[in-house]
Amino acid sequence: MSLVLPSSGRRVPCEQCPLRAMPSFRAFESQELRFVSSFKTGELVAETGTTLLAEGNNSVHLYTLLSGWAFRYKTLPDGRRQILNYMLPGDLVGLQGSIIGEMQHSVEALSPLVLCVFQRNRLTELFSNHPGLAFDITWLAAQEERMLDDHLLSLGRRNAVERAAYLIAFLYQRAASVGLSGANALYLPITQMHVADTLGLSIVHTNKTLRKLADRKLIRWLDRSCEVLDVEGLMQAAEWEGPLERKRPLI
Amino acid sequence: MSLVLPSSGRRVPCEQCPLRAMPSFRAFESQELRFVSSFKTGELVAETGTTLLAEGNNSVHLYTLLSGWAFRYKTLPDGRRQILNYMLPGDLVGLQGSIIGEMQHSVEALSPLVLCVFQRNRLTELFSNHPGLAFDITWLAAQEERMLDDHLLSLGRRNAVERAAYLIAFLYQRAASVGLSGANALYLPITQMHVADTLGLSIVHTNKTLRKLADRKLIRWLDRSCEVLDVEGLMQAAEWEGPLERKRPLI
DNA sequence: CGGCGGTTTGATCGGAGTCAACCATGGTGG
DNA sequence: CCACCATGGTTGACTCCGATCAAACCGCCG
Repeated sequence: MSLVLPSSGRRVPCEQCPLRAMPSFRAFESQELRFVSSFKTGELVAETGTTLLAEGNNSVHLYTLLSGWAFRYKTLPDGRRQILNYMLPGDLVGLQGSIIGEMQHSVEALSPLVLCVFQRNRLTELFSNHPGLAFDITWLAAQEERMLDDHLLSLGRRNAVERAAYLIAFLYQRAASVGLSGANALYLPITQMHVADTLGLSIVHTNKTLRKLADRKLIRWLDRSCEVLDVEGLMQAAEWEGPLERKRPLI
Repeated sequence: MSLVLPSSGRRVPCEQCPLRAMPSFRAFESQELRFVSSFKTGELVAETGTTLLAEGNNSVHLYTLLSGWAFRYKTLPDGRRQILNYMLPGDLVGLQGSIIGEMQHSVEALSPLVLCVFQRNRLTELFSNHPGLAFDITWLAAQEERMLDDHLLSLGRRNAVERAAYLIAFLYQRAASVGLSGANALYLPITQMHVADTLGLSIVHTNKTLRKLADRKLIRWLDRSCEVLDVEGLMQAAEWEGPLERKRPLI
């Protein structure tokens, strides 16, 4: 369940990182790339269900997700869980902990993962010698903040159907931007439990809500995953304009 | 209503900033302080109700709030509003816009404000020459992210009473940390409309919810403001452990 | 074969929204 | 001076969205 396999050493050199080649990532200077390459100490493979980082924990690593899906969440003392955001390839994992010092949320794998492992103590060096990368990290933090803003708007002011539509459209867009959409269908590796805990709804009501979206031919729910049929329709149902796309950095 | 008075020039030199003297802010190197001082171009005074920054706007300034209260919000196309967070003295205003390039939320003054105005185009210089300050900015962004996480947990998984209790306790703690609590009472300059738009509730239900907190002697609601009587009680009602206090930077 | 996680559906309950008054305050202009 | 109105707060009646309870189904795996 929460077993983390030991690092199996470097497999993907940063210079030939398949992610970096994608159009949504900005080009790096060779010296930046060299630093990132040296910053990376290895790779970590984790299986579905693994808890990568736990709330309250202090000895935190800093990772970049290379492949797979994960999610961030917090819980109340009595066990109620709220999913805060999802993590896709290219996302930094554990940044908050690295910056503030203590992990305030947990991270769990939704699929088998491969992560690049970084040396947290060299973060100061990064800030000192690579202002461009430092800015990138701040950029990523600001981007995460923006996503949380949107999610907050959703929880506070959208009803169940709108929320579900927003969430699925949002995940679709994010997945598409890292090349995870074959044709125009996309399978999200999540259960209705995850949807419920993201939207702040009960599982039962989530099921009925997703049914409505399915009846409107916007999605199809498969076992343990969700197929997106009509993103435009979802965005319209959520009154959502869509993300603003920028070239993003990849640490 | 949305009038912004022109900058009335420098009044408070950074070296003698009254905020900086407070125990919750970390000490700065003299060269850092010198840069911040040169980074600041002047001060801006805004009256209650002023919209400082508007969603979608691109020509964004970067400020630090010197005194007063403000809040960040987003709206759906049909007008529903969600307040995302509040801003107190020492908070950066407009960082997201400076980093990403376009403002994704609006900012409005809850009281008369004084802001330090910074030159956004010198942000690159800050990152290049003052890694410590660059780290501070990232720290502040991570901190904001943490607050949003908490707020998200609240909207998703707490009921009305718990949400209200959490919000008021949260604002109390933040205000206290910048010296805004005389004795143990504190007046929050917000209307029930603000509370409603923060908690994702209707005004009517917000009123009834605050009434419950008042009946339990946790708060007292005055006209256009809220007096906190029992923070511990509020935190308990919200199942909230309280913030983790760290020395914070002041740009 | 049984059990379990994930999904589905129906019945009922309750928390929060909506509608509709009403009051207190304070600022406005005749 | 007062009539007028806008803003913010308060309260009650009724409605409805989403929670809770309950039961069953399905595919999978030990």
